[in-house]
This record gives sequence, structure tokens and C-alpha cells, in this order.
Amino acid sequence: MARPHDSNRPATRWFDAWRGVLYANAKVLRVAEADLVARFGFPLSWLDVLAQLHDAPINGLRIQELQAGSLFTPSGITRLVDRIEAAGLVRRERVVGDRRGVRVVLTPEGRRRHDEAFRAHLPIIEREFASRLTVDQQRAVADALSPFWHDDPDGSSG
Amino acid sequence: MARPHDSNRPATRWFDAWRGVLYANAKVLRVAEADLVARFGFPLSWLDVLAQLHDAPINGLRIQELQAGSLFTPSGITRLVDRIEAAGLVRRERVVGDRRGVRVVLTPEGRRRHDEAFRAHLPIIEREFASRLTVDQQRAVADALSPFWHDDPDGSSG
DNA sequence: CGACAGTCTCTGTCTTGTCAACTACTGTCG
DNA sequence: CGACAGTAGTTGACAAGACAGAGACTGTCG
Repeated sequence: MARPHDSNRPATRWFDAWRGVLYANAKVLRVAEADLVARFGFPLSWLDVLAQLHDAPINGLRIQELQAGSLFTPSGITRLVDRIEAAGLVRRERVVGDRRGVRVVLTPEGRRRHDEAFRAHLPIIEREFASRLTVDQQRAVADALSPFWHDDPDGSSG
Repeated sequence: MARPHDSNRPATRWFDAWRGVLYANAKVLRVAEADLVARFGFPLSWLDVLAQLHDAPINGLRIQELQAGSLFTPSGITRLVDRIEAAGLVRRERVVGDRRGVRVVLTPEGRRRHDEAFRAHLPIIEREFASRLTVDQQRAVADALSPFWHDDPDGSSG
């Protein structure tokens, strides 16, 4: 947010890049989210969790692992898992050897719904995001922004 | 959200670009937001509104204009303006000739606080975002993502 | 073993934003 | 003028996350 209009704003190159990130994110996400809810009845945050679990070992992930792989706080994950569990797509199980902990495991139904939804989700992102970039631009953006997810735990400044 | 890990995911080039947008957005925003709140006592959404008003005619903007320039719904803007108004940074005034309407106007205090906060905000974005890209990368990202804010009202596919 | 600091998850409470419905007003058409 | 469709903004009810702190457990040190 906080984008300079044309007046007495800095209007630097990097601010345009930042503004692009901001808007691309918001606009694509809005469409993708609405589509997902309309067609599958759950939001992107669920798909995010389901996708993490899909890609995880069969015995699931702990709350803190889900949290580390997401943009939520621990309490946010607890409540998110509550909802997904209530819908029957995941299940909480005990962790052997640590009775504080919880493993979150995909149910068969959860796996099925993930597969469906993820298959439907990709073309939406492709249509709303990728199709508006040339292949070179896709590569350029992917390279330029890779530091932000290429495990740099904190994004700390240099 | 919903990022493929390394397993049996498509792992296309454009998905990496999308993931970069997602993560860059989230990580930079998180830091910028925290910094703004810590140093100026208000969140980015306020700065966004203040910046729009700063760049607007002296007699302010209508609710719907603020809404068009933001990522909020009308009711979201109403409530956002409520809070900023309660803090004394903007004021609602009548629109001559349309008694349904409202102009939102920056107070002197609001202008002052905007200036302060915006000056402080830019270097944060520069540090957290721009400094991790080369100048060429900045240009590439700015060019590639410009369709998303270059007035394309809806981001419709096509 | 017992104390105690640290860890893992959950809960109470609050904030923020959405959606749908509502009030108030405008302009048009008879 | 009076009806009426459309527009501007607000409100009620609710959903989703954040934060701080609680509860349950673990491992270590005496």
C-alpha cells in the first residue's frame, strides 16, 4: 500500500517494482480466492495447508512446521487447523514421544479435495498472472524475487 | 499461498514468479507494517489513505474515490476512515450539491503525520525490497508487473 | 526425585475487514 | 409534484487473525 501517485512523490524505478508486486499480489489473489471459494467451498489458506500436508511425509506435520511454512502465527494455525479439521479434511493425531505436540494429517477426503482444488487453482493463476507476462518476464521476475522465498529465514536486511 | 514444494508439483517457471510475488509481498509488508506501527502508531492502511489524500485536491476525496484507489470494499473504507478520523488525521465534510456524499479531508495534523511517516516508510521498502534486487532486476520487475496497476480496471483475462 | 526454564499448542479478547441489508438522497419520467 | 430506479455511504452480524497469557509437557541441573 501507500503508493505514490504522480505528484511530488519519489517515483523511483524500485518503487514501481514494489507497486507491481503489491498490485499483482492483491489482484490475482482476489480472483483466485473467489474462484476457489465458489468452486470448492474453501479459501486459499486451506489450500495452503492442504498443499503443505500433501507434500509432507505420510504422518503429517506439526503445528509449528505448518506455521514455519506459512505466513501465519501459531495461534492463527491452530484456528485454521480447527476449521479444516471440522470440515473433515485433516485430523489431529498424537506425536509419539512428545505429548505436547500434535501431528496434523491429511484425511483421504482431504487429499482428494486438495488434488481437485489444486488442479483447478493452477490454471487460474496462470490465467490471471502468468498469461500477462512473456516467458522472459516470467523468468526475470522469478529470478529477481527468488531471494524472498529461497530460504532466507527472516528476510533480514543486509 | 498454496505453493508447491519440491515433490510432484508442476514447478513451472511462472509458478516461481508467482511464488516470488507472494513471498516478497508478504515479507516486505510484514516488516514495513511493524515498523510503521512501532514508530508512528498507525498501520499501512492508514498511510495508504493519507497518501491518497495528500496527492488529491485540497478539498479531499469522496469515499468512493478512496475506495477505487485502494483494495478495500466500500464498507471497509467507511470503517477505516472512521478510525483515522477518530485519531484526528482526517475529517469528513459535506459535498456541496450531493447530500448523500462525503468528502474526506486531511487535517493539518494528518498532513504532518503523513509526511513524517511516508518519509520513514520509503527507506524501509528500499531496504527490505529494493536493496535485494539489482537495478536491472528492479526495472525488469517494474516492467513485467506494470499491467497490474496500469489502469486495467479489473485485471480481466483475455 | 524436585525445581525450573524452555517448548508446544490452545484460549480469551480484540481488531480489522467482508457481506448483505438499510437509510438517505438524486435524477428521470409520467 | 409523485413514483421509482439508481447511487452514496453506513450499519449489523459475522469470520479470520493477532497478541498475550495459560496449561501441559519436556529436559536439565542439583
